[in-house]
Amino acid sequence: MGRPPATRPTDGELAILRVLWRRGPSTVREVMEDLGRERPTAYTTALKMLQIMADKGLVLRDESSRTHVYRASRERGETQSQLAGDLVDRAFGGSAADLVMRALDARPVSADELAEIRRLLDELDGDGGRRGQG
Amino acid sequence: MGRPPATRPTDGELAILRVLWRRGPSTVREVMEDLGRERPTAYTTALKMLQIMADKGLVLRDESSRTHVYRASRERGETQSQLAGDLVDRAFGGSAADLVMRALDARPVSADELAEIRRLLDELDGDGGRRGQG
DNA sequence: GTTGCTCTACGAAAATATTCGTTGATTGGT
DNA sequence: ACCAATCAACGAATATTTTCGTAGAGCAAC
Repeated sequence: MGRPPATRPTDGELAILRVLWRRGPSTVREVMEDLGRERPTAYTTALKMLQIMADKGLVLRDESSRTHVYRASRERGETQSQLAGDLVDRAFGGSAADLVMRALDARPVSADELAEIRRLLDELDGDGGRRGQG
Repeated sequence: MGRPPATRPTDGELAILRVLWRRGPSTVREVMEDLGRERPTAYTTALKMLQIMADKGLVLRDESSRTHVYRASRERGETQSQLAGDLVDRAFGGSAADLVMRALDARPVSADELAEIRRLLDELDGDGGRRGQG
């Protein structure tokens, strides 16, 4: 089955989600080979993790052919928002602005990206704080 | 002793760091009572975690009086930057800008905070991407 | 149909994180 | 001196996450 994913993905699960986000729907072997670039991983390790993730509802499994095909159950952006919000709560006292500023501080951001962030800030201003596709 | 903290704090460790960040240097009992607001915690649980954290170098221990006093070994902002950068790597393909935009999307940000973020963006622009207190 | 390859399922070992009971030392009150 | 309260240390139980070996089914080539 697949409950709604209540908890945040573990490190290992996130590593697999990264692969699925990059590759799209993939077989166990494909995931395993991709993971192997970072850290050699046994086939059954990748399989087991994908099975667990399917149980948790993090991925969906297409069993229509003998070789099953897995894909992330939620949009990348949705999971990213969850992780960002979660970190805001756990490490930034609930202040998203503090996380934003630390992130800008921690990693280089190109001029183009800065401009894109400004556009988003403008939207949020005009919104008066509303969010979504309004 | 205390090695340089190579790994990111676990959830439990982060919960304790939150307490130390809020309270400043604290005894085991103080930490335990504060943790208890979220989840009842045995005294020895808090003690053990603080001992482990001291071994890892996440906290420093003042043993000058019988009742030891613990404090975070790194500035809050330093740990926050580490966590933000780490999440950028693990979930945002290295793009800090993507994390920023997801964070803004995930949690409400006041107009004052938006203004503050703009000021930081301006600094980064003028900098041509440099960071630090230059 | 037999061989060899690939696949899923399953169980369990290994690694890591969390929890707490027990012990013995120290201290303050009487 | 004695008692009760408090403390750090330690070891171990539990829980969680990660890893992989083994077994048996499906399938293609011969």
